[in-house]
Amino acid sequence: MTSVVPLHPGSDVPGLSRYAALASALRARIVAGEWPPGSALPAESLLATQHQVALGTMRRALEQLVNMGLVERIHGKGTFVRQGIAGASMLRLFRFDSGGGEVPQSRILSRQRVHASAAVARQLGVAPGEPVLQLQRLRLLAQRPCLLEDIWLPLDLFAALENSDTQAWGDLLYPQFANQCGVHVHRAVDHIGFALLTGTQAHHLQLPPGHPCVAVERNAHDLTGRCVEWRTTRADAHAFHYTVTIT
Amino acid sequence: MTSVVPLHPGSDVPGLSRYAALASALRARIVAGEWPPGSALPAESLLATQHQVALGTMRRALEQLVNMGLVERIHGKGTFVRQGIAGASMLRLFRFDSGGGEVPQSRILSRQRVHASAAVARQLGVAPGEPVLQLQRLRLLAQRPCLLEDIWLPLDLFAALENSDTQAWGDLLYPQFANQCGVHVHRAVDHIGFALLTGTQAHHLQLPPGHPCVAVERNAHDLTGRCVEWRTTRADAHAFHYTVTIT
DNA sequence: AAGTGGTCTAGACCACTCT
DNA sequence: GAGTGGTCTAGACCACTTG
Repeated sequence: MTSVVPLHPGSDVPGLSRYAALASALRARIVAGEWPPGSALPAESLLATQHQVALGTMRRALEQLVNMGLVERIHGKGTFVRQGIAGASMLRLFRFDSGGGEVPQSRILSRQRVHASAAVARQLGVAPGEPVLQLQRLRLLAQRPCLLEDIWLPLDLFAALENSDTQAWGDLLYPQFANQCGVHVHRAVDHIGFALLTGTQAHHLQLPPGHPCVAVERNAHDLTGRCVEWRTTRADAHAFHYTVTIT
Repeated sequence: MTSVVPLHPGSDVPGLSRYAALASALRARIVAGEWPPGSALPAESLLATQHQVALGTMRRALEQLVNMGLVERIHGKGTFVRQGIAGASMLRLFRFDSGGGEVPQSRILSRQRVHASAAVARQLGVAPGEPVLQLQRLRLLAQRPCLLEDIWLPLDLFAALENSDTQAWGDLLYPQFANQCGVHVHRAVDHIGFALLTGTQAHHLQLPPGHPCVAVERNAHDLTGRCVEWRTTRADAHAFHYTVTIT
């Protein structure tokens, strides 16, 4: 009988290579907030000596963090925890007539504090009945409505938004989240489907009721993986276009 | 004045790192057919000594080929040129009632040799008027039509398909391309959009004329980058669903 | 000039696959 | 056992950024 032997010599995490274990450990420290978004990690050489591994091994771990989208490395400057995603990401799904890469204007139609329905609670990962902030938002290109959004935000994170002046919010929401609430959207999952517009939805988009639309349901997450936003975006189905490459 | 100096010592390709140059050279040999799809490259140690670089440098080059999707490496076995993509890739865009990961049945509705229209010629990258094979194909799940496809193939590659028995083709087209014509589809670009069904399209799909549909235009390419197929697939828009993760 | 990440080396040893 | 790819090391040197 032999005792259990690690996968690799010196590895203290059975079943994981050394660089993978290092990446996991660094990830935990990033998620815990030891290095906040935008800040720099220690130099790779320092991290290597601190963890008593060769430089190449530490580089490999950092490379894995890059692939996870957690950090980005800049030659000559350092290794930085990635900021939240910018926004305007919804427009990549559509081609509007005068949408030459410009950020659409944002108009908040309504904002109210509500109790989370079962569906909203499930999407946000909070208890049903918890207070959430509900927004309805219209986005316009060249003064023409193009996107209609219903947004739910957990109030414990976004209390600062409840009474601030929506006129001053600017056209992108995620920078707003970061500046006013310290919430960085790090990852978003979009479920794209097809539907027909209700009367009120159609009215906001200046389209006929029953008009075909694309409905994008988005769950946005922060670094820790917590869902910080649930959103449904609707737009004219004829404006939809998306390109995927298979390999 | 100093003369132009390579980016890295020993690099014979200015502006490219050594491993990138190696990857490029290997890529050229793969595309040229020196190692056909499915075959193994020489061992990394052999390649390294042949090219007079350190093992780590050659590994880096091979890693880049993996990221390009050109080869796959199997621990203990070797490095293999990737086979063409399998097929059934269209179903990832839809959720049909009884579509539990099964391959839909394929029914060729028509096959004819035609002269490439301007549009078809442009998509396939051939001269207008060149002979092409046009297929119309219906795909069914649990005996119910779900996808209608119009397919154009350049005849110089696919002459073998012109007279073979379509009943014997099987439910996936790409394996057929590989087996009968030696054409390996290595990469496909799908443009997803929205449309309304014409009367005849609707009839094939057993839907009402004017019914909303998703139209997927696909350009499929082989290893050399040549477009070997142009296809438009149509299906009930209500069955469409797609998930994208942004990071 | 000092500090950062990027490239490359030469070699040891481990893990997986097939015979 | 022989051959393959995967991990790790210790070090040299290059390229980029900033002061």
